[in-house]
Amino acid sequence: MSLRYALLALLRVGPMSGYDLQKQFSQSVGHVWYAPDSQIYPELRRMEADKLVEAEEQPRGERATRRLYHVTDAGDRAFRDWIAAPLEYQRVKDQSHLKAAYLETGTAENARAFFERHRAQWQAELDQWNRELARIDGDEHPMLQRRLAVTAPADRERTIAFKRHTYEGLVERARIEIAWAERGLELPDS
Amino acid sequence: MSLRYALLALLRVGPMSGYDLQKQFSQSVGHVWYAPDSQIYPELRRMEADKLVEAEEQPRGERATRRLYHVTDAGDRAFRDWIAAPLEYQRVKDQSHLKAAYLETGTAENARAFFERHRAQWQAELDQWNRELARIDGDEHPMLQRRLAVTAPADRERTIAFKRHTYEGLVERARIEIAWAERGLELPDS
DNA sequence: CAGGGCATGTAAAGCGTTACATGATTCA
DNA sequence: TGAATCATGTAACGCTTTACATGCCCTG
Repeated sequence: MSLRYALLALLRVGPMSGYDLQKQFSQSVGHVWYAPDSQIYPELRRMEADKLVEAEEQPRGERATRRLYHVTDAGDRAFRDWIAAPLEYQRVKDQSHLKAAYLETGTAENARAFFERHRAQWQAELDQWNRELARIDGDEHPMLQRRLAVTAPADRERTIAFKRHTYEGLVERARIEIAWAERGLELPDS
Repeated sequence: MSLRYALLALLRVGPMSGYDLQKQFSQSVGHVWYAPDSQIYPELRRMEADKLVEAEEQPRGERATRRLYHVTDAGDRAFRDWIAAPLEYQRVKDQSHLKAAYLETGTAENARAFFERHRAQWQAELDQWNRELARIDGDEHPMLQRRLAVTAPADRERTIAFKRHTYEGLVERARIEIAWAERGLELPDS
């Protein structure tokens, strides 16, 4: 159900097509939520049926059309309701920690490979999130700039503060995963 | 697909019924993986069809039966293969960070409630994991004890080390989530 | 006129959650 | 005999992934 709100969050900044939205998922929100195109297009249709968005059909050349989606008032309300609603936490399901708990079943080499991979994986995430933070600080973040443009001046600082805080949290998450992997590599017999 | 391996991990220690397995998910592995009974029973049947486990039917009183599951050689191999296989990491999808990024949409009170809840949630996880760690150290961990009983003496230290390391990672994860929530509460205007 | 990017989807299968449903045994 | 616990499932639904599928437009 979060995909719907991730899409609304993006569309509240300005109208976009399914294709545009999909590309956004490789940047900005894409670092906290992601979906393939095959999920985005049907979800947009469902949101249209639920009157959360409206499509403006634009002809492309002779035959093709492009559907540009706008958030409706109902969509805006739905987003605000989601923001106000308490988040339902579900129990932790963590594949890497599940496997880590049973690593003694395999060889030392196996365990080493596991932790190396874990470190590399989170290092890549860390790099991305740090890059996002640098772009926020350097005023080079395209979606944030568009968002600030439609934000009352008094709220701009607040908007930036929440955005920074989000990425700082992700950066720290990545850091502890890396540290955990490194301690794993130092474990006797791994 | 991880449920299957979580179940195999438990069954490798000794035969259990679906009901027993379900209860284990409120302890031990339950802290890294979880499933409701309605998912466990069908999964056990599928694993039986795939010859990873075998059921021993035990009569209970006059009419009822209890299906006690044993891991087969194929099941043991499947588990070892899973341990040896590199983990497929998927892109981060984090509901709480998704919402956190758009908290400026709501009121300051709303943001405060969000972070309070986040802190409480992770504090509860932290308490559980710390309790698990204490039980490991105090030799009071039932599943671990059963596992050590079927483990070669030379491998026992290693088994404990991986188990401890897993929970230490979870504990640190919880700590940074709490710290992040607390910094969120100190954000201007939240 | 070819290649890269723009643009939109369908289909099938798997995984997971929630709700529903039932009944037996054991102990107080 | 009533409550707690043991014990096992089905059904419906929704979300997500993966694979498949198509075709136009623009630039060099």
